[in-house]
Amino acid sequence: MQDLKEFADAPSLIVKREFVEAIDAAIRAAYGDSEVEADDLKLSVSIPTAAEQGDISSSIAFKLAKIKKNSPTNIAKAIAQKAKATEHISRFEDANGYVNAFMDEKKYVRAVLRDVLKRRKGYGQSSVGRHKKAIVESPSANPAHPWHVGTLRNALLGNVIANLLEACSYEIEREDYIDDLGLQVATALWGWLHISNKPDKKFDQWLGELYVRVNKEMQQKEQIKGEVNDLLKKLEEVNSQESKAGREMAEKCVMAHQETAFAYGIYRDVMVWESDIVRSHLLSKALDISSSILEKPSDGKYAGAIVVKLDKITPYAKELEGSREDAKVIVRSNGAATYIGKDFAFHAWKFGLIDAGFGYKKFMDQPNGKPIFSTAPSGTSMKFGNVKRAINVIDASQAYEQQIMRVMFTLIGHKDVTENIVHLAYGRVNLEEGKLSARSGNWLGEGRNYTADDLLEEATKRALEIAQKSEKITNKQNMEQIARVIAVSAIKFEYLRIAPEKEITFSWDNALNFEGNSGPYAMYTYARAKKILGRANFSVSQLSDADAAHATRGYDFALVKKMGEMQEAVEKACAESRPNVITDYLLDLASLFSRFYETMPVIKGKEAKGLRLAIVYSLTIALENLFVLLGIATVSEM
RNA sequence: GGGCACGUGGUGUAACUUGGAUAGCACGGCAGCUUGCGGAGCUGUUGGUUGCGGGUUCAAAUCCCGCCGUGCCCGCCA
Repeated sequence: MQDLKEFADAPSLIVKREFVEAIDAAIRAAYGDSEVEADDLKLSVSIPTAAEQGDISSSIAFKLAKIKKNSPTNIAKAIAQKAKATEHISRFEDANGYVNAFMDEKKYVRAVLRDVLKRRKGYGQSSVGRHKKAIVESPSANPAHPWHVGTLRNALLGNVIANLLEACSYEIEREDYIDDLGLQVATALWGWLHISNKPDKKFDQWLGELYVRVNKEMQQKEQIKGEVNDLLKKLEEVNSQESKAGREMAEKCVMAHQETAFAYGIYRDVMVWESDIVRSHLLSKALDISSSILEKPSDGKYAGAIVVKLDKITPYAKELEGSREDAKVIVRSNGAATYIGKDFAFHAWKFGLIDAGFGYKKFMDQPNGKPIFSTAPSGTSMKFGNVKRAINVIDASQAYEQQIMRVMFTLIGHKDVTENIVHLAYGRVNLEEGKLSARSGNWLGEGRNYTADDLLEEATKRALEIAQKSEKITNKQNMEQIARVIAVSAIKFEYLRIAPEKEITFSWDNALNFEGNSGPYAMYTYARAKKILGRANFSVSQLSDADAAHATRGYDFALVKKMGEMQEAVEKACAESRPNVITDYLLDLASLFSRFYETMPVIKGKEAKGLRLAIVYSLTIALENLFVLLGIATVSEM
């Protein structure tokens, strides 16, 4: 863990502060009093894209124009004239009503490179979440079939969000909710009990095909439908034979899921099983703390059930007004909790409002060296939960339920909990031939290969083809391994570069994209950078602060300037739960390096060689840290 | 009946939360660059009335109102 102070001075933030202070002082010097809000001033700052507009800019003159009854052009001129140079800013100009500042590129380059070299693996990290614990729930796949391309989106988003929170100094729990009591498990279990329990391939794939088969047979035979419904009830009786068989089957499936997760570089800390939630009587504790908002109608359509009236909810969630129903069932008349009921109870546990008394056992080891723990019928007590923030990665169709669940906490006096449950609602992944339907199985078996495993296999095959043509790979034994890493980066980028709320139509052409805005492109720039360092026999001890004197306003400065913005990008991506902020930033960095590479020789850089080596070296550190955030391994040859 | 999300060149998208200068990037098309540190690259070019109509503003892809289109949700399913 890094010390708080080390994060307090990201280079781009220092310059922004200097800039704002200089502008503020200039306004005072020109007009006596500033009369402009500090927030307005901060919001007026932007980073221009055109070189002639400077390195940092403010539009504050437009706001002042009204107050001072003068034109923005005149005001900007006055501010630019009065503004005094700072540590990193050498001069101010005005243009079209904007105040533009130009940095002292030598000083700024030195400041950024120093910062990178000092912080290393910590470069780009932030302290905003320090002393706070957060739990990220993802992907909560049904243990009845393999991950499909939609599950994969969830898992990738959840993984990056957790990494981002960690980079912002949050203490993180990566949690996976396993619904082993649902209709999907009951359906698969029917096949497991009546058709076969002898898998002949990867368990989740095998079970998924069985599940699809049972679903098809159910369409024809009412009898099976009835038996599956009976199984569903038996599952709720958590000590029944059926429940034990279901748990055994589901555990095998979840283990197979983890193989997929590991292949994608995704790890977790804890799994919570729905059957253990039922077993722990978490629900009755949740009902106790929420009794003030619950009702148990003795007649009408909700007779015998425990409900929350929607008119209690709507003052806090206007968008739910005008719904067809007037109440939401929390506990059914048969005593079983609904999805919302269980989720409310579970979140009360997450935030430490009630104690579940869960027992945990080690579920399995992970390639990253850390075990996964799991709730279990008999296990030992551990310290999970009790968090300040919960991020739920769940697709957008569940926004209604998530909203009601969140508002319930406000109604029982825990507004802070409501505000800290974040529903990361992502758009669905469609297939080109239409909707992906878990039930009909239009995505697995019989040549329809849309599982997460299929995707990785296909991408690896493609990467291997390209890698085999590469003359740059010296270690031919590693070919397979390199192809796998490239494939993962390609898939991750393709998913993560799209804003979460957008729907995606899965296409092989996009998923196997190895050029342009892609993971392999980013990795390629990294490999080139590493090769330069190798050829130059680079070592950190060669570097000197004095090298910065050779900085120009070319791509060396542009690249370093972008590098200086990394912490801001990480904080933004984390605060907004938008991994695409990171992929965008990474591509900007990679693209600027490519241009630097084309225009500025490093090894033959003469007197600038030291500086350029320092830039290349710092870039590799920045890229490595970004790859870690995305859960991508690096290769030095490809 | 009510609500949520999305709509940006031929295609995939960024910027929208916090309004600001020529709407950024990639794919595709066209034309180039390698006896120079890696061509999975780079340069140039082509192509956009930001779904439509109003409003607010010095300034709108961005904020507000009304439409249109697409998807999703409002279950004692999960």
